[in-house]
Amino acid sequence: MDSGTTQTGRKASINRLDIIKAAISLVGPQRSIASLSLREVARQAQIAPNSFYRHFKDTDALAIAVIEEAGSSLRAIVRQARQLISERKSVVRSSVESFMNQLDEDPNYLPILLREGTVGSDAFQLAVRKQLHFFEQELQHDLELHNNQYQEKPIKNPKLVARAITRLVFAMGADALNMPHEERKKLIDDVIFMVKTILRGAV
Amino acid sequence: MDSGTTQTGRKASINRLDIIKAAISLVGPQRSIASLSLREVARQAQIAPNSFYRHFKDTDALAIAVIEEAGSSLRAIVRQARQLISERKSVVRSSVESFMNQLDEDPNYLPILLREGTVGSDAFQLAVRKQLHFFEQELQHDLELHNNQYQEKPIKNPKLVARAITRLVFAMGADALNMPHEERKKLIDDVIFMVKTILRGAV
DNA sequence: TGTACATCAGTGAACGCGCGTTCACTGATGTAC
DNA sequence: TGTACATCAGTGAACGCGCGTTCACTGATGTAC
Repeated sequence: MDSGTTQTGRKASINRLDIIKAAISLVGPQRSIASLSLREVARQAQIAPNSFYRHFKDTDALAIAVIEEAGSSLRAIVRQARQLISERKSVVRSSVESFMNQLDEDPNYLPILLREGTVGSDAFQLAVRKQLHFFEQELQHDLELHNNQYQEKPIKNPKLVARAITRLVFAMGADALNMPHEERKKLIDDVIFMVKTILRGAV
Repeated sequence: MDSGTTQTGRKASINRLDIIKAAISLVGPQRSIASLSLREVARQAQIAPNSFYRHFKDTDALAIAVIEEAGSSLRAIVRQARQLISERKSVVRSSVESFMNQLDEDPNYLPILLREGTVGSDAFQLAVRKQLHFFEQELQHDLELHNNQYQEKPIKNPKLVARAITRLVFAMGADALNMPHEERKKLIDDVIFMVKTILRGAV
């Protein structure tokens, strides 16, 4: 737990991150973190159930760690999506397309953030809100950069616009995960239309 | 189950709706339907655990019934919200304000619809999607009526606009449920801004 | 280098608990005559 | 109206199961000398 303490004794054969990864691998479109049992996670991580306590105080502590891992991994995906902006496509299209495609790489992160904010303990929900807030801030920052570059058509209230777009894209993204790929193309177009509509209405 | 069959025997002291209501009363911002146990619902409904089977095939059947009840009740709330449009306020403000206030009357309906679509079985998720679709259709219909009245400024793609607004208002509404009332006023203003931004961008 | 020791990650067995589900039963109600 | 009967909503007891958590233990590793 406390990585600041020096320690001797048997070398750890497994660490916190291994257990977090095991938990994430069990979560899916139909399974929430809250529904995972300690024994189930231990089985997946190939440790005895009671070994869990060597790494986490209780199951809540694991859940919060999972949320934080999902949040930071997903933000890395979004950042990468923004950098893949091609010159032949609009910023919005490039971003939405690569976001949706990257979701498949690890399809459990998004459901975790979307869902766990509405299930589970207060500490839980707080952890999720914190992660969502990071997304909104990063997008807000981008919109403000845009305003500095194109001062003649500034986006009003970039904070709320960032929030609306984040919420909307996430909600639609969760739908995408349950869809066959041919339907998803249509969904991507729909999301692009929605985001552009918001941006158009905000200038 | 099948209300078409004639029946004699002991008069039912409790019916399907009683059990559905008991389940809804147990759900909250932190509890999903999926996490309810049969025994817990039976306790709340004041029946023996095995009496449950007189009314539902299994717990999945109950969950779907709960989703449908939540959906239709919530649509009634939204319809009422639309009719409360005062002449001194905008359509959007009137609708959003009364929607948010009505949520308190039965604060469990919205979390049910928002959450259960991402937890639980396929049949489960299908039931939720069906209910969300009803909302989108009703709003789409309103937008099309608007287009007929103000033909000079029609809303483009009312279907997608309805979907975006529905998703966004629901996501923000879920946040509102966990908030003290003074913060909620601010949130209502935020949602109004978001909806108006979408509408402005869609003409 | 060799030895005794402290540390601590990991474990097997056991606990009590709430769960979903099944069984055979009870008894209130409505019906047939 | 009175009586015998069929129906079926509701029940108490019991089942086997997976759960979270605790306990005393093992043994690999690093440290002191």
